[in-house]
Amino acid sequence: MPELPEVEVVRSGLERHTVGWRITEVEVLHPRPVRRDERGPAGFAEALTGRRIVAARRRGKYLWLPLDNGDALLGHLGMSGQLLIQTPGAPDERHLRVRFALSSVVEERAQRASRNPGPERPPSVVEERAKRASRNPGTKETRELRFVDQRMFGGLSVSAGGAGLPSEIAHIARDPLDPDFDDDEFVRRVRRRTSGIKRVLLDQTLISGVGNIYADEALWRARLHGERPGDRLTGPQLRELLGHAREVMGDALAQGGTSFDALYVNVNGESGYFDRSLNAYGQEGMPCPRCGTPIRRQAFMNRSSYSCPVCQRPPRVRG
DNA sequence: CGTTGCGCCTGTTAGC
DNA sequence: TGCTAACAGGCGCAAC
Repeated sequence: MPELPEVEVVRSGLERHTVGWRITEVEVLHPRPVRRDERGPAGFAEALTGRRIVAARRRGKYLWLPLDNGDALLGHLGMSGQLLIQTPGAPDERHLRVRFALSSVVEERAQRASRNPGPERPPSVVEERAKRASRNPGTKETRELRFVDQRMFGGLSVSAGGAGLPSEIAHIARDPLDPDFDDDEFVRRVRRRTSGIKRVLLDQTLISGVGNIYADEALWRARLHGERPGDRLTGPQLRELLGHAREVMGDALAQGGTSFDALYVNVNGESGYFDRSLNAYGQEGMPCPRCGTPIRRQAFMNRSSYSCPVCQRPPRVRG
């Protein structure tokens, strides 16, 4: 399940492998992933065909690709979504939902590269190929961007005029790793909420990018029970919690951002972080790494919460 | 406006 | 063996 760190890895891969490329064809293989686009599958395809991708941006778990006409291709990976860069002709993935054919003319891309050199790094497979092709001016390269999604909680749509920030996601708050995230504002708003702090952490209008896993991990580190009402927490407690959320997501980002150098950009949510570093999430019955008490699982909004019954004392009922 | 509960999806696994 | 139920959970929305 991709959370913020995984989505950032995908954004970064898209930036590297699709910016500057033109969409020459769009094939919608299943209508559900484009359900948010009012024009339907055909209108979705038409609005994108011929457009050039000019950037790759993210807010919380939403991604968007600004286009050369001011619109944007907006996407969310949901639970199981993947955005893959593929060689044309590669066999269709089992849950392939949308296929974008991309093309790039060699000298156009070389121009861009010289204008914007980017950081030092070893040349990728893609770049090596581009270098070879550049000896034949006018060579057109092709590749595919594929949206693969087993469970189809995710989706894609075209946002009219959404290159800057799509209006569809204007209500999504900044994430805590965003330099413009406003800690004071967050604390003020949380302290007006009577809901449990875990639900507050999952409210994307207050703070984005935090999912069930990182919420449980941040709360464990802060020794707070998820049912503690927001308005019963102090400013310092909330600032500490925010710090833990940053730490836990920053660590995952550092570990997950290993290599998207290959042509095949794949994020399946298993960044490797989960196997090694989880203290609470999914650890039912395992000893709490701090005090040894078995971690317990509780039902929470049709899913699960994991916490230490000793370190994270549940709140008293409001009197 | 804040709060709360739930439906959307499909593949895997546990249990009878 | 074959069936059903539980589970994974981000997000938006309806109802209060």
